Amino acid sequence: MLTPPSSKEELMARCYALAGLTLGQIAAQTQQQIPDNLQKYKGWVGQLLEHVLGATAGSKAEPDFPQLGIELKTLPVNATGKPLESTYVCVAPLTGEPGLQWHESWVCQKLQQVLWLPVLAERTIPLADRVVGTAFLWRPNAAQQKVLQQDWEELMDMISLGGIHNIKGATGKVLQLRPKAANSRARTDAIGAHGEPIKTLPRGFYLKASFTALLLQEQFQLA
DNA sequence: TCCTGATCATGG
DNA sequence: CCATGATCAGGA
Repeated sequence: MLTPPSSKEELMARCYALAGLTLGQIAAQTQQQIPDNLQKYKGWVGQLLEHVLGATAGSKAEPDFPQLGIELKTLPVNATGKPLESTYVCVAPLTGEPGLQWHESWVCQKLQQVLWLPVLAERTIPLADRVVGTAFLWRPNAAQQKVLQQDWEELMDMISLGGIHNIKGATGKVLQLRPKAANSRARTDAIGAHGEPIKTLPRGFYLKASFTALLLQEQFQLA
C-alpha cells in the first residue's frame, strides 16, 4: 500500500506512470496474484488500481482520495474506446429522504471530481494482458450537471411517491437506477404505492455507458 | 449487439 | 444488511 498522494498533480503523475502497462505488470509490482477471470473477483481491477495509486482502502462512504476530494473509477473499454459497462455511482436511498436537494445528494457529491482510468477490457483479452489507458480528471460541466440533476430529481421523485416499481433502466437520460445487491432475494426498506413502508430489492445509481462514452470522446476526441 | 436484472468478494 | 469495488449473462 502506497502513501496517499499529497496533491492532484502527484496523483496524476502516478496514473500516467501506469498508462500502457498491463494489469499483469502492475500486479507483479505489488506481488498480487491475478485471478484467471473476474467472475468471482468482479472488483479486482478497481481494487488493484486503488492500491497502486494509494487510495484509501475499505468500504467507507467517502471519496477514494478524501483530502483531494477525488473519486477513482476504472472504466472498462473496448478497442475502439467505448465503455463496455455502465458505471456504478452509489446506493440509492429508497425511503425518500424528504427534502434532500440535488447538491446535497450522494450522486452529486461523488461526481464532483472523478478520476477516470480506462482499461482495455474486452473479455477475449486475458486479465493479465489488459492494458491501462490514460487517466483523466473529470468535473461535470454545466450541461452535464443539469442533466444529471434532472435525472436524479426524476428518479428521487418517483421513489418518494411510491413509484419505485415503475422505474426502468431507461428512466433517466444518463443516470439509471438498477439492482445493487448480493442477489435477488436481498431486501431493504422503501416506499410502497400508497405511501406504506415496503421491502424491496436494493438499488444503485449507475451512469449509462452512453454517457461515459461521451466523456471519453470529449477527452480523447474519438471519432 | 445492447440492456437490464442478477451476481461475486470483502470489510464493517 | 450496507457500502466499497464492479462484471456477468440471458433475453429483447
